[in-house]
Amino acid sequence: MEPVCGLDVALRYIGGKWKPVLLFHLQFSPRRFGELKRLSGGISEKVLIQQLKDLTADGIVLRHDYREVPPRVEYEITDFGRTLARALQPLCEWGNANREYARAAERHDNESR
Amino acid sequence: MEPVCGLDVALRYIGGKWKPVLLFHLQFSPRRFGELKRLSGGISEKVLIQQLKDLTADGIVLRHDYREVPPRVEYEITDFGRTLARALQPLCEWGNANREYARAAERHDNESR
DNA sequence: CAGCATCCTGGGCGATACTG
DNA sequence: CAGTATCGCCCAGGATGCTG
Repeated sequence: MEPVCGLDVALRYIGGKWKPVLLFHLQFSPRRFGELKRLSGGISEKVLIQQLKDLTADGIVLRHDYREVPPRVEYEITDFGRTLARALQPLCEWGNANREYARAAERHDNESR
Repeated sequence: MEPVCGLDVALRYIGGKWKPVLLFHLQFSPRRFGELKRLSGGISEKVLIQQLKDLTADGIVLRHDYREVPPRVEYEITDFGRTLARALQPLCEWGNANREYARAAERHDNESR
């Protein structure tokens, strides 16, 4: 089962449900744990830490533990991660351009049930 | 929980495990059912037809049934679908550019277990 | 060849409670 | 605040067999 296009590779990195969104938020500035939780809207702590670990292990983000009390940890995108975030950009724009269209389709879908 | 970036919208369309890859193949020419199955490498028929239905319902692809016997059905990308495929392009290229890197990381990962 | 009907399983995801 | 520890659901995805 040899690869077809680069998508299979990319999907290994951003496969998780929240990873693309996390990456999006991280590309602007480093974020703290709670900040990411708030920004992502609805992610559980367990899943958040899980996905952040994946991203860290994959060299997409860096974890900075300031060893303070109360705890303060920041997650920062790496240069490598930034290239991935850039590749995600068009998809993000596509979504924005089609947000209303998607809503309309959903409404139509609901009506036809 | 209002939307953050366009990614959430895009993910509703290409959320399925195989959809990005299917879209990739369809962007070049219409494909028959069996052809897609072969090209995608490893997808089951049930899942394939399922994802194709999703894509059809979302206006991403068109289904042409030639009503022949033996059956002949072709799936063709729509103009709308093409815009999505284009938005996927950079991600695809990113994957190609990082294929070897990903392999190396995987090897290193295996060694360290 | 294209596709439906079934049954089944894993693990991704979520909710909650607790700790340093 | 930033996690860890459990528990459990649920369904996307897979395997197999059958039909027009």
